[in-house]
Amino acid sequence: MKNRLKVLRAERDWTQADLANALGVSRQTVNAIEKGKFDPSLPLAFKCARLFELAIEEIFEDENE
Amino acid sequence: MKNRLKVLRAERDWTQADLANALGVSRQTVNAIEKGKFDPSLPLAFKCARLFELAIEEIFEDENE
DNA sequence: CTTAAATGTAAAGCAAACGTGACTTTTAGA
DNA sequence: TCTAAAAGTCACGTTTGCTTTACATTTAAG
Repeated sequence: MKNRLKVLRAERDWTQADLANALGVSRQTVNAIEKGKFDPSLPLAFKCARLFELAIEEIFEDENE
Repeated sequence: MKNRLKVLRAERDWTQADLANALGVSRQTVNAIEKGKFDPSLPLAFKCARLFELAIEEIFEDENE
């Protein structure tokens, strides 16, 4: 599962801690998701979508076809 | 997390087992998600979206604002 | 170069997402 | 009504999302 969180963060000049705080998760969780260590839960994906005002599919990309 | 899986299934005359098989999960998992016992993972939500050719937001609805 | 902020990483633990197996209840057709 | 398929549920086990704490590394500004 790839994602554009790092870019979306950069566009807003946000740190991982800033994003984590806005999402209500830990900084390590944001870091792990950005690094592809694991996928976010669906509720967390929805939070990202609302925060960035984008569709989930515009932020996360499933590796499968 | 509400979802329209039961309706989407009914439109296609699919059983829970049919859907489970198409998604690559167990029948109990489909049942539990339909009954709101827990949320699907993001990868599973993507599989649903691809299967029904809909956006994730058109299938699942976050309870939060 | 120094220093602090930002990022990366790791271990231990908990909760939630799934699996399997078995069983009960509901639905629907003959 | 009888029966079989579908749906619902429970117990138990495994995996993964996420937390906390702690520390190492990178980045950037002075």
